[in-house]
Amino acid sequence: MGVMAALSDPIRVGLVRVLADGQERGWGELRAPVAKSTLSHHLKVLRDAGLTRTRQEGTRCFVVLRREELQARYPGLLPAVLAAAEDEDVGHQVAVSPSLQESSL
Amino acid sequence: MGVMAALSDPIRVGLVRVLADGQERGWGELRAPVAKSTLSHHLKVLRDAGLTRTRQEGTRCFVVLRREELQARYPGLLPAVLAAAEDEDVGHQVAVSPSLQESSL
DNA sequence: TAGCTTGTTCGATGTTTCACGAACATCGAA
DNA sequence: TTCGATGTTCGTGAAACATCGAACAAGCTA
Repeated sequence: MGVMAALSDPIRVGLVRVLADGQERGWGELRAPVAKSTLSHHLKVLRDAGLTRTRQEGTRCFVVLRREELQARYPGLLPAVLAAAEDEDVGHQVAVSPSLQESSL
Repeated sequence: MGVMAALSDPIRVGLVRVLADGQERGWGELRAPVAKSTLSHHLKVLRDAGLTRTRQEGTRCFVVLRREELQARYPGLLPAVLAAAEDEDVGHQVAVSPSLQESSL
């Protein structure tokens, strides 16, 4: 699946939106109105499209948006997509909320 | 269908690529490896997504990319999409070739 | 009017994608 | 080693999408 196709799903745009600040996030922080298997699927699509990178640490995973690589390869794409998402009110169903483990680090 | 979804199909990206110079093109100039009903469908999707404008003149139609509106609403999106298309080698199946009527204008 | 051209609409079909729950794999902790 | 937490994979069903050919509508032209 190409970059554009990856960015054409509301949940995935929401994930990108949440990751847009460049902060690494834990799986557990991601709040999306889908089953965990579905979330796993979407994160795999984003990964395969080269939009994110995943780091494993023990049993837990962390995602980060590959901002620099994206800016290098598709200059301006990310801001444009985020602006379009705002404009079309897409992606607001996804949020971050600190998991218990995270907050005690 | 949103802007991103509209841009996630290879044929449609090809059409945008071909229209990218801002030149108005006739239906008949558009060469894509699909049936005319399918081409009509894709052009409708682009139109509905606000990417193109269609003008009718007698029985014939002309399309043009809405470059300024796009730049205003989603700054940088179009160049980024075109760059991504180049990079992923998407959209090259669509071309323009002058129709007989066009060439005699 | 009859016929040709151009593009749209319709109905059917096959593919892809999204979504879920269940089963599985892996790692750390008890 | 047993348990609990965390993601992934699998099987399945539903919805969306791409595609085609045929039928249709509208407008020139003979």
